[in-house]
Amino acid sequence: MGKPARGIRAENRERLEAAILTIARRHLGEVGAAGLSLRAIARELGMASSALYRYVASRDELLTRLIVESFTALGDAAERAEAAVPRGDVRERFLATGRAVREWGVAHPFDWALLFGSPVPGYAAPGDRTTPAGTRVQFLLLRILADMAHLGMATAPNADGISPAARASAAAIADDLGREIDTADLTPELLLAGIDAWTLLIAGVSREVFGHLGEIADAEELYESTLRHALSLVVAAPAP
Amino acid sequence: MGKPARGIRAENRERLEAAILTIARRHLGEVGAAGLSLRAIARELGMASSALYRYVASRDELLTRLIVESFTALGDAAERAEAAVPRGDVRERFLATGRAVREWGVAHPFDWALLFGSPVPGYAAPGDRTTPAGTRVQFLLLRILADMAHLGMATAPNADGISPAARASAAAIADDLGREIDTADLTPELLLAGIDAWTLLIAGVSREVFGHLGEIADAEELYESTLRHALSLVVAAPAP
DNA sequence: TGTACATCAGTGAACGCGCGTTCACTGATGTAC
DNA sequence: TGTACATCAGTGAACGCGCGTTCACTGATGTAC
Repeated sequence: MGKPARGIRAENRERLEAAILTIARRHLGEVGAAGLSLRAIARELGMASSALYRYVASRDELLTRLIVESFTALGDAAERAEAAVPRGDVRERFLATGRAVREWGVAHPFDWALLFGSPVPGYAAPGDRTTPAGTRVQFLLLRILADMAHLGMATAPNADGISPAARASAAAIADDLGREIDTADLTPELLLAGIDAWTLLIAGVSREVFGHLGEIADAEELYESTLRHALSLVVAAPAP
Repeated sequence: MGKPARGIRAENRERLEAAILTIARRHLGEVGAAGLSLRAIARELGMASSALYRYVASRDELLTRLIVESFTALGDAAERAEAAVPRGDVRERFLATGRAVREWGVAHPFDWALLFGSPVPGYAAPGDRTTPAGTRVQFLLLRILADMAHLGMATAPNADGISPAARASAAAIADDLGREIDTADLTPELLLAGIDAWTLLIAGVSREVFGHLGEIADAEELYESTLRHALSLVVAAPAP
């Protein structure tokens, strides 16, 4: 009969670490990030609040873990959806990514608020821990954009009036984001349009998740329209 | 010699009501909406916390007042900027509105978070008090859009693939928002594009105000680019 | 103009609740010989 | 395999702090006659 591969303690620890994150995530949805409380989590686990400090260094560190976990889940979802589309169908790769982002956000509204909502007062996410996971979707979109450019499909609408400062910002962002990507085909104009496409996607989801939409509209269909508008910022309209 | 027109009490009350809102607004910036505390405000005023209840019904009511005041200030700023542009220059009216929105947001980051950030847990804004002030900028943009349409300038990019559900949502929103506006020229396509233009404006400001931008970019120039992208959603590119 | 009464502003104590974090400690699990 | 010691998990009390809201109350301002 198989003995427990690695002790009862290790098993318990794993179970508890997972339970803490699960409960924390639910509390997040009930009281928001600012109200997240270690004591409340301990209470629900039926243990003394001090015991939590065996698993979590502090309240802020727990928040950081939640953020990283959420960014990872979002990145996974987006990449999975995008990977399922044939490489050649670049428009559809963009749309699939956008749909995956919305689906994740709608399914995890409070995690969404944590990632894209107003900042938690008194808490500053440590960039070195959150940035790698936090930029995965942007990278994904950037790769799609590069492919579009390579195929000659991409056309940013307002190539005309781009100021030198905006151009410089685009270059800086490309430099910062694009180390691992072939950015040869990405003009500053296109990159700026890509940034706003991404901004519009995020906002389209936030608008729904944060309840700024009222109950009038069919949120999913509205987002489909938003997706197309975002796409129109970076790509020429397809032949009808 | 003029006697005080209306008693020392009325004067004090006015002063205090204003002071409470001023202090509350500052606290908002230090601890966020979720941390806003009547006791802290009373402490700063040097009075007993119970005394505040002579001026404010409850913490939530104070939040509501802050929201209405902020929406009003934003609406004022946007309308003032737009009114300064010659009626005929419809593009510039749009751009001026967008710039005013950003300027207000950057100058009042925490009020911005209150209006457009993630919702405050446990607090639901009473729509009957916040909606009238909260929709003024949308109305303004809608009037501009109607003028564009009237002049034949407006062209929504993806008239092609609009689903019946999206079309219905657009109609419902037009019905809801557009009672006081001549919506004759506003097609559903155009209205949907207008919604996303507005969404993009808000998000362009939030992106900066919430610090999602890093320190790489020139935020103002980036927003100029965003403004043009938003405009491109509703209007054909101008002749060069 | 002077007085009696009503209104209002502000007090301070209290109720009942919450939080993060530290610390000395017990008792169980794991490990080396 | 058995024992001695080290590690780890969890306890419970404590520190020092916060909050919203209610209530009976004093003393000042305003008003009617």
